[in-house]
Amino acid sequence: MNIRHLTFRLLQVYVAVVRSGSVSEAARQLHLTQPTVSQQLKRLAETLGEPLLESRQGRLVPTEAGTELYRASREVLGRFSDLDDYLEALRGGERGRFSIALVNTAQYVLPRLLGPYSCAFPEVDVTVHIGNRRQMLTRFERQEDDLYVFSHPPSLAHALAGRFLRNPLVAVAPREHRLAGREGIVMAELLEERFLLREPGSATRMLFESWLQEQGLSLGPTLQMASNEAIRVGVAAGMGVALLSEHVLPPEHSDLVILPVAGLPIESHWQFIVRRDRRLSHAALGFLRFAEGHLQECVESRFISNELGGLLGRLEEGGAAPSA
Amino acid sequence: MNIRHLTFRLLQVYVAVVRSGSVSEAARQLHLTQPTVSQQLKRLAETLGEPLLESRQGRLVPTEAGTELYRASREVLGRFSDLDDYLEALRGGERGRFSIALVNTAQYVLPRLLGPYSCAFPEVDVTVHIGNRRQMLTRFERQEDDLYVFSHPPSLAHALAGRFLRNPLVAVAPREHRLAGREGIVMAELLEERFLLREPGSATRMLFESWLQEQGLSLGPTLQMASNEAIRVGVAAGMGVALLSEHVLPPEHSDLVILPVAGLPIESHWQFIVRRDRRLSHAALGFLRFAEGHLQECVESRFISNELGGLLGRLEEGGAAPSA
DNA sequence: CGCCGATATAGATGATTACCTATACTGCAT
DNA sequence: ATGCAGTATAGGTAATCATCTATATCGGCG
Repeated sequence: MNIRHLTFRLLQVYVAVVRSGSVSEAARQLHLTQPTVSQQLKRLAETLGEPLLESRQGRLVPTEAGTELYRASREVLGRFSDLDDYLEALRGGERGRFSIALVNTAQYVLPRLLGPYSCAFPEVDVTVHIGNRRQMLTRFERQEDDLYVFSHPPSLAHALAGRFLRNPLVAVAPREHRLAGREGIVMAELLEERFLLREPGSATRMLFESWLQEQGLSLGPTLQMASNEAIRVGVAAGMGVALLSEHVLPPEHSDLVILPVAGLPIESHWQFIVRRDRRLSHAALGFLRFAEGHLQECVESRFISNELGGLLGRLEEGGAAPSA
Repeated sequence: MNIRHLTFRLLQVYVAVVRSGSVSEAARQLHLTQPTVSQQLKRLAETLGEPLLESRQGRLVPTEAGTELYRASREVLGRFSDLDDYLEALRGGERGRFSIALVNTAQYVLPRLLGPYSCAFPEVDVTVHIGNRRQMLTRFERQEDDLYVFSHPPSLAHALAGRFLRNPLVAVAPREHRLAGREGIVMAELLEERFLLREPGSATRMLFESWLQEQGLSLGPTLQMASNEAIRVGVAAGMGVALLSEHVLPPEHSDLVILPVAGLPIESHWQFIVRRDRRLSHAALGFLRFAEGHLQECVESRFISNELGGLLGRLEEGGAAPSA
């Protein structure tokens, strides 16, 4: 049997004939003419090298070989119909996988989106990578993930971006700090304090340092800790003051105060970044759509800055054509 | 996804590419050029409406959709490879089914062939129909079986025949019969006795009657019994005499004697009959081949008259071309 | 016997496939 | 930058497919 020229269509026709026990009837069902079906059957029988049907009291019944072919055909067609369903689900973003890379600070917010999303699309496998800005940039260069969350995007030459959340950096101090409760603080005053800083390579630190440079200011004594949590706890314990994303602070923070320093908060926005040269998985696209639609249910409204519509629009245009 | 133009060949190519992780390598394995394979992949991806492969550090790896297609392809190709094996077995006569119709008398011999055959080909389903000549002729007209065993074939217009066994009809009498031990008996003497006869429609009876007619003889008193066994036992019990196939007599028959009547035994031959208009199943053909080869091991040699070679020869010529 | 429905065969045609050769592109290693 | 191996694209061609219409054949049935 030479399998090469066997088409699924041929099997479909054959199955219809066996089911109806008649060439003419099958032809009607398939919207073909009777000779077409006859000829297909003939070709199929030649391919298999065996007679498939014989006429018994006016009805076509499969031979031994034909019966087995019928079984095989049904299994095979069924298998591909399942595959079709699977692809349909993939395309709809109901199933599949994607990975997303977050800068550290964003891990305080993204679960609010990812949680409801996973409940809505339980068949999608999500992998979340977290690290500081520098680490995430490396992943970005290597095209290791479908989505990235940065507050300042890398070169947009190879990427599209869409803002979705404000990320204000505020000055925090222990509740009993000497400046606590004061109005009109200026940063110069604060710089006399010991600052708890994230490591170089952190986005928070980068933002802070470039802001200071703009203002023509420079840091006094510092202490470096590679985690927002550690810094927050450190500040509460009186180790010093710090600039932190507001998202890092718990809703109730009785042991910390936000100092109203002039020029603060430093405003930045988190954005989803998508590489333009890598095809975006349907699942990731589905997540972006979900994020656009459900942001206000998941995050306090004062942080929201939903510009995902634009990103989605640009993705639909450019990224729809499938290519091997 | 439009399944219509999907060929198994395409899946074979795809599987080879996924396996080797390279278009060029797959092309080499398949004895195709690289562009051919590339183009097939492209077409496959278009058919499925999804990208299937992406290049990861120099190796082509399947996407989500591609992985699922790979699975489906392997299952489907495997299924058809199994089908191929099955057909191969069918063709070789190692598997399948056939039915054979025997005239009553032949049931005393055919199991000697069918038994060893079934042991040699346990995957073949054999159905045996037994009845008198008239009943078997009806089955023959209706083309109900693959093989028939007659001593005198019906019209050979639609059939081929091959003799394989002598079927001598001998006169039997009870051991203490007045003619037992006598030489040179003539049938006229015997006809005075009561004859136990098979029913009209039986081959044995038909043979006997036409023989009598040729000899210009006619029967005296008769008693009719629709079974060879019943007649044999009846004769032994002194109910009369009879003409029976020698095959009906047990190897040791102390209660019966065969009378050496002039002109007896009536010689006839059993033959396998095959309809010419019905395709012979591979299994039935296999059985005929088996019979030809193993006859002498299964039946006492004095009965053998193996002309099956000729029948097989004629079958090979005419019946080899498969047609739907 | 002749008709009827079902099936098979013949012959035609545009679309598609399965390949090829030649060439252009691309990413990585030197 | 330059090659090189791998991949994609372009363009061509013979084979084949899918499908049709028209016609022949067959198997029953009244």
